[in-house]
Amino acid sequence: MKTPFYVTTPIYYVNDNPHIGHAYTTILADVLARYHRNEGDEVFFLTGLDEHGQKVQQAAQKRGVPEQQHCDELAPRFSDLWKKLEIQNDDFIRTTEPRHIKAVQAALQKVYDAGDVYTDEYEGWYSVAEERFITDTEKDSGHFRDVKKLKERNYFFKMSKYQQKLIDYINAHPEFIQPEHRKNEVLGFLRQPLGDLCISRPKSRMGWGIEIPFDKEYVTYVWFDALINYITASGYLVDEKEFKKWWPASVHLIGKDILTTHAVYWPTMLFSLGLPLPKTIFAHGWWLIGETKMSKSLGNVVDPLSLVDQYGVDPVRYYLMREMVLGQDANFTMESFIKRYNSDLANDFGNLLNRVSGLIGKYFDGCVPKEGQAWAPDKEIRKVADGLAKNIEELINGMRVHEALEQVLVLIRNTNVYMEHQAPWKEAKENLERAGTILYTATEALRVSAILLLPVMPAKANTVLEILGAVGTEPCWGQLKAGAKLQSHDALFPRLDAEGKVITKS
RNA sequence: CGCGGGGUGGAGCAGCCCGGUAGCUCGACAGGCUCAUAACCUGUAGGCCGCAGGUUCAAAUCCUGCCCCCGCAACCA
Repeated sequence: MKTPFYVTTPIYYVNDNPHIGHAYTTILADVLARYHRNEGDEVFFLTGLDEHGQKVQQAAQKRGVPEQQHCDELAPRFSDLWKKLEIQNDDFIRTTEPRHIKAVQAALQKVYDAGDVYTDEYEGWYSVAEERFITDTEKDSGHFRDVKKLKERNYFFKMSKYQQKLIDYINAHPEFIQPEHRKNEVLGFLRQPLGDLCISRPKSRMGWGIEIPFDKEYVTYVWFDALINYITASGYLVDEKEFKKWWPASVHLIGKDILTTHAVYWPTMLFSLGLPLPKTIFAHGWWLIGETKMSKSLGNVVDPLSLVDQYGVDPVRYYLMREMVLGQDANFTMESFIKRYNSDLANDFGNLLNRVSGLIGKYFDGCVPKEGQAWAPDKEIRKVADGLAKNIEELINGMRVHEALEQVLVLIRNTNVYMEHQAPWKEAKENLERAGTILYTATEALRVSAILLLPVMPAKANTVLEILGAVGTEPCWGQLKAGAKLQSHDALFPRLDAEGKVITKS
């Protein structure tokens, strides 16, 4: 059945350097999107950039170029990376686009008309670096540079008005905030009285933003600018039919650091706008680099591009999806990357391909043999392979991507074991038909595995299907055509040595 | 008493919600095979499931207390 599936990543700050964290979230979204497409769902996958704010303004000034030009020049660092990572997003929103500016202004007006906006004068300590007012305790912590006293009139959104409604909603919708411990965290946060949100900045201080429709001396500040992107891109107020189809989003993927903005601010904004809330907000963990946090000051930021350049997209995508237990933090180390690569991809997956294609080449002129009568061990493989797709679907829908991958690997490993036990290379000398059945079974298991790995390793899994002449087949048993000529190929994933260099045959 | 996450064989994790022989991957060791990317297969060793109580016929799993580690300032998924 065709169901619309709308998945989003956060919009990334255009000024940032793309790193492994951005890549992770986006690849995860892409993997979910691809699985759903393969299931026949209609998919809308949105990612994009946040291009307003003081840091952009400052960076542009520093370079002596207009802000928009600055953004235009930086934006490709993200969009190019997505291409390189085989990301198939359906839209790429930039908050400086007219369509977004319109949507934001319309939303602000709506919230204003609903009586949820008021002005107030605020005096307090202001951190220039942080672009926000800080509390006295924060100031005393000494963690903020460029702190000064500032008095300012601003617009506020009555977030507090919706506190109880939000609490009730979260309690009534257990799938709304995931994983569950994040939900508890949010509910804990909501036990304190909620303040109201400051949603404006005077242009005199910060002009690089979207003008507030009811006061042209002000631009809107971050929340109503950034979060609105999720509805802008799905057609809010422009194409009601489209919007109805996609909104509410199926899942907002976020990092755990922006849980509050997505699970508290955003829902109250949507309440005020009279719109339904996204079905799920899923907060994943962080990549730690060798047990410590990734940070620029430590100089341990992992550049996904160089990894991809060295090893190709597919291993990187596979590693990120397999190594992180969704929702928890994970460690990135070259050592574990090389281990995963060698054991899962080279020794298990790639090697199985070599085994079957080598034997079929040797004993069957490179043509897929016929599947004869199935013995018990054959039936065992067949049963697992045939049921795997359903299995994977459930795991993916339950956001258990790493387990889904492990399930496929289990089939691949079992097939290697099966090969060992059935020894088609021996059988070929006595009973060619039996050898054919074994090889058909193993190749068919490989084909099913490759299909189920397509969302994670689009290039390499497709290569396998091309070799088997099975592009476009379904992940159920028996679609491999007997007689099909296998294509010759090189090692799918050449093994790496301890330093991560490709081992070449001498 | 700030909030949250975690503590399971050498490493990384699953299991905990819905109590009932402790499982997976990697690594070590010993064999085997030789179709294959020195890959693959079989077997062995290695754990008082952080500690102490409690509930129970039975607890890694539920309850209570305690200890230890990591986030909660910045860049930032």
